[in-house]
Amino acid sequence: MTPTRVDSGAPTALLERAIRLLGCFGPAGNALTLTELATLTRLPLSSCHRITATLVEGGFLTRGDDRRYRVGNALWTIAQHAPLSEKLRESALPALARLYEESGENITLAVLDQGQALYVERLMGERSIPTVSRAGAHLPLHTTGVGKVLLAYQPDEVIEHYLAAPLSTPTPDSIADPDRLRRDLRLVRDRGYSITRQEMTVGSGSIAVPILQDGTCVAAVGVIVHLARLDVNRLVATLNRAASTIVAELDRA
Amino acid sequence: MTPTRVDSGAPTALLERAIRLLGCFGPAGNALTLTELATLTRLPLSSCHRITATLVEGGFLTRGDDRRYRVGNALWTIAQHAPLSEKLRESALPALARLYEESGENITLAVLDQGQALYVERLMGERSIPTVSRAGAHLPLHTTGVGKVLLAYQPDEVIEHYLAAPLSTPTPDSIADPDRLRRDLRLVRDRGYSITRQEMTVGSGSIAVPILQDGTCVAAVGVIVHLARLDVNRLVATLNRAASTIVAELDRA
DNA sequence: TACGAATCTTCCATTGGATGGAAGTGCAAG
DNA sequence: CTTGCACTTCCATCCAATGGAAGATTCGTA
Repeated sequence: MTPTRVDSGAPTALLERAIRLLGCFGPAGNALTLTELATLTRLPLSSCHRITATLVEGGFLTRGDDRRYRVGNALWTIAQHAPLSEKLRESALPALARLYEESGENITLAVLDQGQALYVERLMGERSIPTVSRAGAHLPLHTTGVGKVLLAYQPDEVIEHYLAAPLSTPTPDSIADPDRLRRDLRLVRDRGYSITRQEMTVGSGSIAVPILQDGTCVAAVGVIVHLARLDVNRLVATLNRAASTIVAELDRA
Repeated sequence: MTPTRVDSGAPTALLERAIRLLGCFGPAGNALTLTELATLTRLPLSSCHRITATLVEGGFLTRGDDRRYRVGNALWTIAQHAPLSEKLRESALPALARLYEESGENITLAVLDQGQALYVERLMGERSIPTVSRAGAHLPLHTTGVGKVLLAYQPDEVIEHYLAAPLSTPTPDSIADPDRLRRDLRLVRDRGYSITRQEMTVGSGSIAVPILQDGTCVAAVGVIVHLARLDVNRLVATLNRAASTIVAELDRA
């Protein structure tokens, strides 16, 4: 009757638990006690204890003198070999650094991940303005410069699927209306860059351009500036130059 | 009889296997097939398959169209919250970028990890010379600028323990004699910086200084240059300025 | 296009490792 | 000293992991 296919969905419960546990380490709390972990994961304390012990032994976690668990160096080291680091970040860093030198502004590099903008890198100096983004952070697609680019270059069904869900409004200027957003995204694709004005943070805006590899948008580079300094033409030109450098570097690898 | 203490060394076999499996992803091969993984881990193919399936499901691995496994974004994201990234790298990046701007040379930031120098960051442009280091890479302590600094500021027993093991010699100029190295390390501590001349790579040398937080050396910053350009005084001054900026930033966090 | 080899996926009976409640330990505050 | 909280250890039960083997795919080669 049923087409079966029993396995595949590996019922490796213990591993799933461990992954869930590691997932607790995030922006909100990177140093957790055993009880905190047990609460967050809804695992029995003793099971939690057993799992963390093994993770510590393997270097995936460390435990400080404060008895709190933190992400360990072994995990970090492995992550450095993720395509995200090894290919994208590595290829883009020099160009991003130059971009930062030239503009002195907040530079961000992001990819699409889990229906959000995943910030792969962020360069930010004293001169630039504070932002919410952080390397490793996930932000909405429709309220960030890089996010709008990433979304705009997706196939229509992905865009529609995104628009179908309710859209958050971090600021009064955030675009939450599907129709307005649809128009905005079309504009982004037509012009080849996105503009954001106080849609994520009041007082600041952003420009972003896609990094296109044979037609598909693999990432987006953006710059976040104080609204008053939002010189679109100049920034787009600078960003485009950086983007093409990055593309060249990516192809070389 | 025995003081017991049975538990603690958590016998979570499955997790240990999974950790071992993830550890296969390194400089030598960041895209592995199932059979390769099974061989490397010496695990039965089916067990390997089950584990990878769960890891993929959890986003710790991804599988490309080439059927090769790669480190996934979820793992990478978690790693961004490691103290190594969130505290050290984050605090140091601006200063490192400036250092790179000023010198145009290869800049490295490393910590002590598992008796080796773990490269936390590396900035390298077109102008600078090629090196073996890479973010996430482990290199010997006695053949690298940052390594010698990290080792020099360790307690004597750690140094002696390091010297007790046989020392590798990547180049003819590598210092493998314990006595010579001991003298060199003392010199490093006295002067506050290390010099390396063709001890890791023929033709290039390096200077490194410690990042000291209330007496202990938490990391080291270094610059790698062509031997001919090894202007010690100037580089040491520049590095020290960067180091104090980083310390200030670390204390602020 | 067809074949065989290599690689990958699924299955399932067995069993040993994971499970979690409970008891034990240690520490800090009242 | 007592109480409470956070953590660690223990152990009998049982179910999830195990891995060999068979089936399915993919790939290279003729």
